[in-house]
Amino acid sequence: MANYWLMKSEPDVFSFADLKKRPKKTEPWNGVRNYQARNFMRDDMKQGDLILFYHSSCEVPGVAGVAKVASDAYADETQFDPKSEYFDPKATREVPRWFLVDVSFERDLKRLVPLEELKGEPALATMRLLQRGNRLSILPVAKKEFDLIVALGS
DNA sequence: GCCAACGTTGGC
DNA sequence: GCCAACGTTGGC
Repeated sequence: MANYWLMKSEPDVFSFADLKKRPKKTEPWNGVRNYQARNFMRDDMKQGDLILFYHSSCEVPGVAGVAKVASDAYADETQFDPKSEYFDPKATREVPRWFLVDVSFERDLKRLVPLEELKGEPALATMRLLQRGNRLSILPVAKKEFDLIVALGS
């Protein structure tokens, strides 16, 4: 049973276009330092799960494209690197604290689907992304929600 | 740049 | 184990 996800990224840091430009169109989703988001990657994601790639903290926040889970979960290397902004002194190689999956390009949308537009869709009113106070950078998405958003952008 | 929401930290 | 202080997220 495939799952569907939404993953947020600041396009100034790493955009959907950046993912597509990667040689293998794949990127390790490093830097997640929130336990709930980590647990989704470590425990619930399966290779092939589809992802709404969401642009946050930018001029027009919204869903920029479709990606997919391209690996099983493994330890995030940046937690071991003292020079990384994501370094975690409490993590060890024996007992890593942070995990990630690889994310790869799946397909383009014809246009970005803005947050503003998602808010106007009655069928999406219960989406976790749209609940007040939501800050999680990785969220599960219902298949119905996923299909509707992709249809809006297609 | 502001601020609401909320997760994390650390003193007790 | 409580909870105040603090830091971060992310829309506006």
